Amino acid sequence: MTDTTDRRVLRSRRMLADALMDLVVEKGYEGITIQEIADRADLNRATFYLHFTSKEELLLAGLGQRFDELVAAMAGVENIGAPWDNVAYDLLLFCHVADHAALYKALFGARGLGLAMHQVIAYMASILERDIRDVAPEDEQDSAKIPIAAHFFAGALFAILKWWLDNDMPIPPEEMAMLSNRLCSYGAVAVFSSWSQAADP
Amino acid sequence: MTDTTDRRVLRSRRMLADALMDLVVEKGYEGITIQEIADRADLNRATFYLHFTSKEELLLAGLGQRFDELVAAMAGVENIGAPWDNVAYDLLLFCHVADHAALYKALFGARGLGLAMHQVIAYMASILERDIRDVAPEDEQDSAKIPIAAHFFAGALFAILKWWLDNDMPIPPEEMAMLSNRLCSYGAVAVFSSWSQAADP
DNA sequence: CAAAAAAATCAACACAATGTTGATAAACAT
DNA sequence: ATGTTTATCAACATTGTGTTGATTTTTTTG
Repeated sequence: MTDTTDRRVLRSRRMLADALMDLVVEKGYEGITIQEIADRADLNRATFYLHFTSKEELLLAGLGQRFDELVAAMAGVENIGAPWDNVAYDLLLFCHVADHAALYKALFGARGLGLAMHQVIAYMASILERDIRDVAPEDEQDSAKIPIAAHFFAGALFAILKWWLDNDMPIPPEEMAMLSNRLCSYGAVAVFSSWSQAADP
Repeated sequence: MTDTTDRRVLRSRRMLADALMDLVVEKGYEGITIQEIADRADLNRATFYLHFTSKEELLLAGLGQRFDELVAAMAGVENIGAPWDNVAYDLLLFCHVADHAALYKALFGARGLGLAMHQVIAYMASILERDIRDVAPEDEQDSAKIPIAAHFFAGALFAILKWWLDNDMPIPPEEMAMLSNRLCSYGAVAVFSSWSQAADP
């Protein structure tokens, strides 16, 4: 492939990713053509194919960057209590989404991309799964409850994020974080209470 | 539009819907062309455009039928306890998905359609929202907690259904229903316990 | 700095799928 | 039986895709 240290390569990729994000906000994901992306990035269409094989690939690259931002922010928060009972994480999540509201709204919309939804849920689930596993006892490491709970909460969070965006964020992120945390933590306690230091309701 | 009582119309639509469902199971949603649908249905491509404007429209029509089946089955179950605490409903849901495993697996897959995910979550949320509203007191009818919780549980259920399918249903539906019910009901109790006859954990 | 290497450009092409048209044949309702 | 509606068919314009080979520009390297 192309040399990922070459200035031209980095520039082209950055321009293409930025162009796609712009266009997604502007007119939704579906209708965007590769010609449009190239035009917006002031690059030739052939250059796009030099770096990516499809719109999807480019989008996932861009999404990955957003995720990294969020993870970096979360890394700065001290984890008190169980992984499923940390309002600070939820708050960061809602604030992050609010910061990129137009982008996520377009991507999560009815005509948005299934790939994006899948990616977000899978990503959140992988983080949750790791965190839950950390506090699970040795003899429960293979329990299917761990991935199931992780996906349960990831899907739940995704759905209320989507609801929040679809309804133009009528509720402040603090309140959303608190509510989602209650919904999550009590459900988790029901299944995992014996595993950790999580406070019983 | 076309006369929806005409035998030919009904036949064409049924053939097209069946053809699409077949193809989805066979090769996933994305790569299917309208020509293929028409060929499989033994109809002319122009006939497709006489009834539907897009693949999506046809798919949603087909999905709607699946949903109706499930709702019909649920109508036969007596609702004991709070709407979010009825294992019978969860069991019917998991059995329904298992019955159409190949179809849902294809539709919920990473390259499946965002529209399908959106539709499923929205549909489940609307049912949950109505049920929760039924037991909510008068002065809480406008609370945002109702739609939020509904979407929370709908998204959560969707995500574990997807996990279950992606992992080839390694756990019997009875167990999945029980686990998802615990996760849901305890979270709900945390938020709605004062509203209904739901048993406290 | 100059030469070699790599990336971006450009026009052109074949290809596949879309959506529509108008004329004709078939099936339907009464 | 007949008038109406639907399905068929071939054809067409349009749009987006993905690739090609020759050329120019930019970067790296010696």
